[in-house]
Amino acid sequence: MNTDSLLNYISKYIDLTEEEQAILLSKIKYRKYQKGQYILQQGDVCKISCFILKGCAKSYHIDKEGQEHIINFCIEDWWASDLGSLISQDPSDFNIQCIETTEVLQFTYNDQESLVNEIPKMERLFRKMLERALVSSQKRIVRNFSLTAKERYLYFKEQNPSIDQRVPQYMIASYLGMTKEFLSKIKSQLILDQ
Amino acid sequence: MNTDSLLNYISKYIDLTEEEQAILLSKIKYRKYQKGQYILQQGDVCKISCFILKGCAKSYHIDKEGQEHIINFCIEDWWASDLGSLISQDPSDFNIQCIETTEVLQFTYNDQESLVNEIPKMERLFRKMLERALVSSQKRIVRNFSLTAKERYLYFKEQNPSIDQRVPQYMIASYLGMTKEFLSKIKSQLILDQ
DNA sequence: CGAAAATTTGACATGACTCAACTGGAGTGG
DNA sequence: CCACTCCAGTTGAGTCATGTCAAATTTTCG
Repeated sequence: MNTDSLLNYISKYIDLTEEEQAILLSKIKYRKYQKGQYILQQGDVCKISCFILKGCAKSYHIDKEGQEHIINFCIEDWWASDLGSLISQDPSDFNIQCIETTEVLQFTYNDQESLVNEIPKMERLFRKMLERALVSSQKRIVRNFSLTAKERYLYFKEQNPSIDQRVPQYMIASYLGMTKEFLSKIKSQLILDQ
Repeated sequence: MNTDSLLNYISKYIDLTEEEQAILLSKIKYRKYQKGQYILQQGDVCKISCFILKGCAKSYHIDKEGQEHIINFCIEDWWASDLGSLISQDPSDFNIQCIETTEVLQFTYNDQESLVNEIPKMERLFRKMLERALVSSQKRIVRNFSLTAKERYLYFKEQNPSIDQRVPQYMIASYLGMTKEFLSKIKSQLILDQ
């Protein structure tokens, strides 16, 4: 299994010795999901965190009307997990489904917690990761309130050109909090604007 | 200065020895803000984290139209800070303004970082705090997409009855992403419903 | 008491949604 | 290689939730 991209990712935050790397890798399991498979289903308790080596998944919530709301796209060098369920061990409100064939490295929650005990430095890694995730989540809330649907799409496209290309349009609409029809109208509008 | 509530708050996450508590407290400064004063202003770099002993502040962003968007209300036992600016040391996009006379305990960012070096356990505290904050931020995004304005208000009121009473209605409207006029209409509607 | 701030109310405007029909590819199988 | 289906995307008509603006009312507080 190819662990380089995980080690490389981690090295941006903290330095691990050879032995520490070995401990880390001993707790990790490689897994390949086919397109359409679920990493997590709403109602199940989340037991693992997945580092994406290759592929793409969507994490989303289904509301009482049956409407799907995408929280995040998880691509290479990101983590797929439901943190809420992971830390509380309550049933999850989210699904995580692969929208491409996806290869991941996964830890269980227990292994992750014992990892931070064996290598306290890891605590810092997770703290730094969480800091960034929280900042971007807060900024997204502000954008959702202060921008129109069109502005939100333009911002998304600018920030995530690769995801915009890679993912079906109706999922992007869901991520941005609008209907697929409306996003389609925005796009045809944008073509006229040029 | 009264540090009990901070120590009590921390003890929910980690256990500190007497010496560790002393180190922590040595880095802390008490400060009292009058109603209307700013803890942080948009454009300034955020240098401190404030633990609220007493009072209430709002953190908010002002968009290009001059519209105010409230990210959070910070009350007793919460933290007021702009994490994004704090970790990047870039100018902040947010204001934090006291809406009551507010007493806080504050650390500088440097003291906070040296604290985690002296007391590695503190890393865990911050990790756990961030985990919870991220989970609730993500859930808020989903609610904003899947609930109507009325449902969002009812949820808010149920979860935060004390804030609902304590804070002017137009600020709650801003926090919930609707206009003050519309929230007013929702409330009169709710009275008729009974 | 008086002024400023917050809230309410109503008429009207609009951004975004719903629904339904249509288009156009990408398989799939005969 | 054509016909068929399936899925994503497009388009248009009508509707609805929420916003805008402006005036009236109530509350707060010096």
